[in-house]
Amino acid sequence: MTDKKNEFILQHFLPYRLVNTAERTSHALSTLYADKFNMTIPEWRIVATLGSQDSLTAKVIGQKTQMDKVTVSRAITKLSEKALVDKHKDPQDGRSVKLNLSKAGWKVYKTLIPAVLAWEQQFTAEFTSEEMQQLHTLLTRLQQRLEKLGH
Amino acid sequence: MTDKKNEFILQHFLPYRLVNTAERTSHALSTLYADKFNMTIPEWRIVATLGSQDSLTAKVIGQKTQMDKVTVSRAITKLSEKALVDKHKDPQDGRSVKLNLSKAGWKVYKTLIPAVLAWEQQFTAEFTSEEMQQLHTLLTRLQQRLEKLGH
DNA sequence: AGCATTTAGTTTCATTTGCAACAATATATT
DNA sequence: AATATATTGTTGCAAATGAAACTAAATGCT
Repeated sequence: MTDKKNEFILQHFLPYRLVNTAERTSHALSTLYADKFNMTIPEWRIVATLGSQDSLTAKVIGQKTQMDKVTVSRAITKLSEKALVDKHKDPQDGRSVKLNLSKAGWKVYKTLIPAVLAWEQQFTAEFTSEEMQQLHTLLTRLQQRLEKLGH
Repeated sequence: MTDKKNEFILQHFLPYRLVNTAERTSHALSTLYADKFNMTIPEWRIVATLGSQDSLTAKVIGQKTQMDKVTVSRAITKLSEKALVDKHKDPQDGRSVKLNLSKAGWKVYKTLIPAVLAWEQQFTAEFTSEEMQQLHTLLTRLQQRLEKLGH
C-alpha cells in the first residue's frame, strides 16, 4: 500500500481552489456585462464604482477596485470613447482627472446592477444567510492574512 | 437622509471579493515558483499534477487543472524546453503525447511542494481545522452551484 | 476499404495585462 | 524663488491569454 499521507493534490490546494472558483465565477458573471454591453472586467468595475460614488479620480478608483493604474487608465479611455464616463480636469490638481458616469453610463449602471444582483442571488441561492456571513468572514480573514504576510 | 438600502457596493459583492482574494493569493504564492524557478502558473500546475500522477496526456492535464488546451500546450512546450518534463508519443494513440517529470522536474517538484505547503500553512495559520473545513465546503458548494447554473 | 466525423495538440491572430519609462504637474527643501 | 523629489496618469514594450483555424491521427459509417 503506497503512502498517501504526504501526497500533494493540486485540486485540494486552497490557492488553486480559490483561483479556480473565482475564475469560473468571474467568467459566469462576465456574460452579463460582456455579452450585452461589450464591457471588460475593469470597465464594469469602474462603472460600478462610479455608480456608488461620483466624481472620483483614476487614482482613487484604482485604490477602491485594487486595479493597476495602467488597467484603470486604459479602461477609462475606453469608457470615455464609448461615452459612458465623462472626464474633466480637477481644478485643484492639474494631473488628476475627475470622472463621472454620463447619462448613458447611468443607464448602463441602472441596467447592470439589478442584473448582477439577480445573478448573485441565483449563485448563492442555496446558502443560508449564516453561511453567507461565514463565507464573507472567511474571505475577509484571508485578505487580512495576506496583508499580514506582506501582500 | 439618503436611502442606502439598495446601494450596490462592489467591495461587498461576492464575485468581486472572490476574484480579489484569489488574485492576491495567487500572486503571493507565485513568488515561490516564479522568482526562484521562473515558472508561470500553468507550468507550476502541470509540474504539480505530474508529480502526483505520472504519464498523463496534455488533454488529461487540461481536464484536471481546468486549463485551456492552448495554455496547457504552451506550458508543456516551455517545460520541455527547460527539460523539466519529457514528452513521448503514446504508442496507443499517435495524436497524444505522454508526459513525465524528468529528473530535473522531480527535483523542482520536491523543492516546490514543501515550499507551497509551508506557505499555505502560514496563510491559513489562524484558521482552525473546522474553519478550514467550512471554507472548503463553501468553495465546493459554490463550484457545484456554478455547474448547476451552466458554468 | 473509403469517406466523413471526431479528437489531440499546435499555430495564428487579436486582446489583455503589467512593468518600466515617460510627461506633466504638484510638493518639499534649500 | 530655484531646484529636487514625489505623484498622476499615459505610452511602449514584452509576455500571457483565448478563440478560431489548422494538422495529424483515430474512430464511425456506408
